[in-house]
Amino acid sequence: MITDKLSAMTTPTVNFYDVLRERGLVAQTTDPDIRQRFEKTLTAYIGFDATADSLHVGSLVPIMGLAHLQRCGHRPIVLLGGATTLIGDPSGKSEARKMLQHQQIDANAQAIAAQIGRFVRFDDSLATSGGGAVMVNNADWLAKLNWIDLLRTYGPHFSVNRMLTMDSVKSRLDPSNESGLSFLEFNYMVMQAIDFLKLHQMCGCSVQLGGQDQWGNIVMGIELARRMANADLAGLTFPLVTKSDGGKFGKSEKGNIWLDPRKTSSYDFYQFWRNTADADVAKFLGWFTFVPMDEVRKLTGGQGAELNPAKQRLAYEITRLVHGQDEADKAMDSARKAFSASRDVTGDAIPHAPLPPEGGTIAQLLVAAGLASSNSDAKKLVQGGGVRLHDEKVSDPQQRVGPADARDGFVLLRAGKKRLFRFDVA
RNA sequence: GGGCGAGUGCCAGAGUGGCCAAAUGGGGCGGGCUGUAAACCCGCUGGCGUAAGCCUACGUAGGUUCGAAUCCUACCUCGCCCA
Repeated sequence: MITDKLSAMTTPTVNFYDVLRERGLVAQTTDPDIRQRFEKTLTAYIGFDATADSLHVGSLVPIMGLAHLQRCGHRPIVLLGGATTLIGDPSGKSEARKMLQHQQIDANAQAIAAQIGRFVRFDDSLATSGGGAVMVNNADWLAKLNWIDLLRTYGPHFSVNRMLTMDSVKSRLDPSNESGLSFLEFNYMVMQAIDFLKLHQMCGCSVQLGGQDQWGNIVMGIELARRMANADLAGLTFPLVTKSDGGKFGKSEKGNIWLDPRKTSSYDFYQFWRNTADADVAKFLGWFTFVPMDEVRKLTGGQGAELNPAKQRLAYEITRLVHGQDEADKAMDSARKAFSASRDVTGDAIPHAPLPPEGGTIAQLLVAAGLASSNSDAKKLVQGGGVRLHDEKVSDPQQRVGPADARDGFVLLRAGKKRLFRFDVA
C-alpha cells in the first residue's frame, strides 16, 4: 500500500512546486519562475551527509521533498556526501583512521540509503530517464581531484569576493563570532558547487533542493555551472524545522529521534510525534505526511483538545512511512491503550523485556529499561517522586523487585507519566 | 614570525588561590495544573556508594602551594592586530 502510494507517476500531473508550496515546504527559490521548470520532467538532487548510521527526524523534510518530487514525476538523485563526510573530521588524519572512516562512511551510506528507500523508488542505472531515483556518492568524483588540477579547473570560476557575501560565511567572519572560519569549511561550498555541476553533466540534473542552510552552497553551484557549462540551474530550499516554543526539534529524553528502530523504537517514535505541540500539528502534517491538505485543514480546524485526533493521525502517518504499517498499527494501538482509562500496557509496541529471574533493585531495573541513564539518575528519579511500580509510587530506589511482584504476568515500571517499561515474567 | 586576547558542565556564560561538582540563563528530566499540548509554578540536572564519603571534571602536559578552574612553564586550538 505504501509502495503504491510512493510509486512515481511518469508524467508530471501535479506540479511539484505547487505541492511544496501548498504544504509550506518552500523557503526560498533561486528562480522566481521555478514553477515552470517542473512542468516538464526533470532531475533534481539533495545531498545527505553520511555522518551517522541512521538519519534522524530532522532529515525527514528533505526526504519528503524527494518523495514528493518523485510522485510528481521527476527523477530524484540522492547524493551521499562520501567525500565531504570523509574530510569532515580534520583531526583523523592517520592512514589507519582514514581507512576506517572510509569503511564507516560506506556502511553509514548503505544504512541511510535503505532508509531513504522507504520513501523513494530507486533504479539502478544512471541512464534511466524514468522516474526511478538514483543514488550517487560524491567521493566518486571529488576524491580523485588533485590540488593543482582542481585549482586550474575550478579555481578561476570562484570569486572569493562573491563567496564572502554568502550569509553562511559572513556570520562566521564577523569579529563578534569567535569561532571564525577555517579554510576547510570555506571549501565545503566549493565542493558542493562542483557536485551540482557534475550531476548536471553526468545526468542532466537541473535543480538542487536542500534545507535553508544550504542556500549559499546551492547558489554557488548554480553560478559555477553557468560559468563553466553555460547551464541554467535552479535551487529551492525547505524551511528550517522549528518548534513553536523555540526548542530544538528532534531532541527528546534520549537525545535524537532516529529513524532506525534499533535506536528509537517505533513506540517512542510514535510518541515523539504524538506529543507535538498544538501550534505545530498543522505545519507538521503538511511537512511530514502525505495527508491531503484539505484533510489537514479539517483535522486541525479545532482548538485545544480537539487537536488530539490530528496529533494521533500525524504520529500514525509518519510512523507508517518510516516503520511500516504493522509497526504503526502496533504503536498506535499500544499507546492508545496505555493512555486510556484502563491503562492497558500489554501492547506489543510497549517497550518490554523479560524480567531477569533474580529480579533486581528498582534502580537497576530502571537503568536496564533505559528509563534512567545511571544509578544516580535512577535514584534522583525516585527521589523526585517520578517512579511507579505498577501504579504505586516508589520511595526507595533499592527496593528489590522480583517475579513475585508481577501482576498479570509482568512487572511495570513507570518513569514520569509517559515513559514506561514492561518486564515480562515467563 | 611578532603583539594582544580567549579555551569552563548538553549549550550559552560567570568565576580569577580554599566557602567550586563550579553562579545565572537555556535545554533536558521529574512534580503540580491539563488534553499524552502550550504557558505557568516547584524540584532535580558528573559518576560510584544505603550512607558517611570517595572518584573524575574547568583546552593538553607538567610545576608552585597545606590547598588551583583560579598562580607559573611548555604545548595545542581559536580570534584580533602587525609583519
